[in-house]
Amino acid sequence: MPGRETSIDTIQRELTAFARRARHKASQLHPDLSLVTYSILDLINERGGCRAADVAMHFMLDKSTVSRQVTALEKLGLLRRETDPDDQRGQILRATEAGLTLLREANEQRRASFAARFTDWSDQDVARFADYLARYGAED
Amino acid sequence: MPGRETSIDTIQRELTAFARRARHKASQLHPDLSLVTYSILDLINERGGCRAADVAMHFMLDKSTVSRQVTALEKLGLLRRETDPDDQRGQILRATEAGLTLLREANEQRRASFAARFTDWSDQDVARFADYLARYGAED
DNA sequence: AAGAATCGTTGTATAGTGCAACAAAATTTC
DNA sequence: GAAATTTTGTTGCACTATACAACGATTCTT
Repeated sequence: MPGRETSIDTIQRELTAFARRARHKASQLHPDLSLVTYSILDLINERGGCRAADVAMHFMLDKSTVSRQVTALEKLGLLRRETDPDDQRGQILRATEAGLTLLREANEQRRASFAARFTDWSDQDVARFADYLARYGAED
Repeated sequence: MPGRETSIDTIQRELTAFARRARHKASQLHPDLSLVTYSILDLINERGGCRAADVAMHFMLDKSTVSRQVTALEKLGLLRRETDPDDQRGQILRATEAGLTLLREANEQRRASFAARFTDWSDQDVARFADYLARYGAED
């Protein structure tokens, strides 16, 4: 077994390499939905509607960035904004039907693309890898 | 053990979440070296010198992008280019002393930041996680 | 009621990226 | 061996993503 330091270096390098490639892959996988817009749409869907401020917080993005992305998504008809009845400053973002459809398609493509990389992995190895990643991500 | 599909979804989600935050974290970790420039410098160091085309291939970047990043790194004095004696079209990129120093510092900060997340992981789990990531990355 | 905080928009600037056109060198083809 | 093709890198151009700052509207705190 390699040393702990070496292993941590490997983890660091591999995760960074993945991050570097992620944008490119996302654009290939669903050209009409960038990594950012996909992630935003996915988040508001998962949350069942949320505010721009929540999105900004979650992705560590400036509110102006989110504002522009949301405007773009709205123009594409993928989400709509409703003024929050409890706080007229804010808006509740919700995916439209078209947004949900696109999101489902994108998720399907992503899943297929990921699955293809694991064809020669055993079920056990896939499960363990997922566990480790989840454990890692949970510490965020 | 969860189903294979579920595990793959987890892997997909966790890796994507990491990618979304990576740029921001990198800029916080070492403000003088972006995720891209850091990655490029790290790669040419690890390879003991390589060509711009290798960098582009490895990170799936356009050669023009790499060309500009390399120019920037050279202006900062972090790497130098040597014409490849065996092929005068190409250049061999090598980190300078200043580049190596900066890289060491950045790596130290990154390692510390990463290591902090593994304090409650056993050596064996860290090693296995590293193995899985390396195996995943190798299929690129 | 006054001041402070929050939410979102817009103006401005910058970095990162891809594509296309190009130049130089090497390789292949005839 | 000359011509065509491929490889390697640069530059011009366009566009996206991003942050920061200033702002207006609203809500919260005293």
